[in-house]
Amino acid sequence: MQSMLNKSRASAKRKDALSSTPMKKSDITRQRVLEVTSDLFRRNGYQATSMRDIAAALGMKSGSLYYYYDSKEALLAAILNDNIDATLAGLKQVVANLPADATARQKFEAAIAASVKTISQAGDMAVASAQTLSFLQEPEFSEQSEHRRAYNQFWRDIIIEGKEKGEIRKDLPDAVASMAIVGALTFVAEWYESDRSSTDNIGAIFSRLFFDGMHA
Amino acid sequence: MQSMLNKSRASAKRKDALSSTPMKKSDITRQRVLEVTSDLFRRNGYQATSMRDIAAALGMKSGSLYYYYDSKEALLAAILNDNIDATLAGLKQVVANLPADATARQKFEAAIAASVKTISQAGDMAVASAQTLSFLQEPEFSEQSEHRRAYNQFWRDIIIEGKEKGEIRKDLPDAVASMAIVGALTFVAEWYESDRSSTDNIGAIFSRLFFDGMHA
DNA sequence: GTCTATACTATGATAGAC
DNA sequence: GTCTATCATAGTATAGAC
Repeated sequence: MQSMLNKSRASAKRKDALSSTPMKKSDITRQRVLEVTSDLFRRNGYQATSMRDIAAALGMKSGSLYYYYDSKEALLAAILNDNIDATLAGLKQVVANLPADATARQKFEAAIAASVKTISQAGDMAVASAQTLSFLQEPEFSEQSEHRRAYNQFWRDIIIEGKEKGEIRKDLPDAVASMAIVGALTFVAEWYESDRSSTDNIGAIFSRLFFDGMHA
Repeated sequence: MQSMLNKSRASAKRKDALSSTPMKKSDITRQRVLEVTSDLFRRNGYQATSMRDIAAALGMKSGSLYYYYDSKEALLAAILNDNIDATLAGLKQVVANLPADATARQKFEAAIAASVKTISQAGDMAVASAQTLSFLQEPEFSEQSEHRRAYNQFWRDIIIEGKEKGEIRKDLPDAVASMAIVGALTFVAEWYESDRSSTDNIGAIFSRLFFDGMHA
């Protein structure tokens, strides 16, 4: 479920100056390539999906894919990065739509709820962990790190703001705490089953857990 | 860092009745295969490591590997499962070594500390997320699920015990909370850098975060 | 029971014609 | 932009040596 604000330029053949000419034909196709590939990866897995499979689903030949992306790995990186960016943009919007006098806790709860929903819906790979297995190699690895960093920073900023407002204890290291949150959220994609518990429930449980803790 | 109690039989060619004859030569070699492969995967990544690379590092030919493991994927699954098992065994031991009258919180703290240490040391793939990308296919997928389940259950049991002792709020859904914890722990492998913060620190921060929350 | 030699097939990728 | 070769290499199967 790619967001509508998904620009899909990440990891494209060349990093062009950000959208000077709006939409060439190749950009349209590149977008299609990404959508179809994302769908195949999600359904059949990265490994089980061959470049020929992707090309066939697009009605083209495997060689043509390389006009749009340098490699299969670049294709994966683009999908991952786009998902991160789209998720982050969605979160920012949700928080921005809150009343101006919203507490840090309210922002946190809204962001968690939106995050859980996005990640579980469509099994979004959002901040997916393609790292542990050294799945991505250079240069895709470094590029992905940038996108992750921005995503992590979002959570860190909420914590920092909460500290400033006196809602969050000042001795909590925001760098570590934000990683715990991101980790817990990322992992949702791996265990969530649509029938078990609603995403709203999970979001509420997470919010309460991180804010109030487990203690009785 | 494979634990010493690592049996390394997971995903072997056949599920033999658990260790009737203790150590045949092939078992020794199988163990070596796993260690060398684990090292290569960790250093160069799963994809960048070919079966021929593995065989060469072992001083054998690629075809010979198939005497021990059915596929490259089975090799990965065995490593992943072994790591989960070893991590879990270590955690259980740490908790078992606590005084009999230890509180649930103390158990939790000890387990978190041990977990962070294991996961960060040697970039252990412990409960690694090879799932998001549908990396593992059947039958390895189902097999891995079993090992994960056992690991998750460990955390869930601690929470349940805490509830019974009145240390943890009863309205906390243990299934979801344990997933949050496992997710946060798993994710440590992806951001931990040995120079930044000591594992002890991270463990303490995590324990406090999950028990007391972020609130001021 | 343990390993090698060898070959088969599919894959990711490239170069050049259209 | 897209296709048509074409290539090198990958994972894997197997027959048979020791």
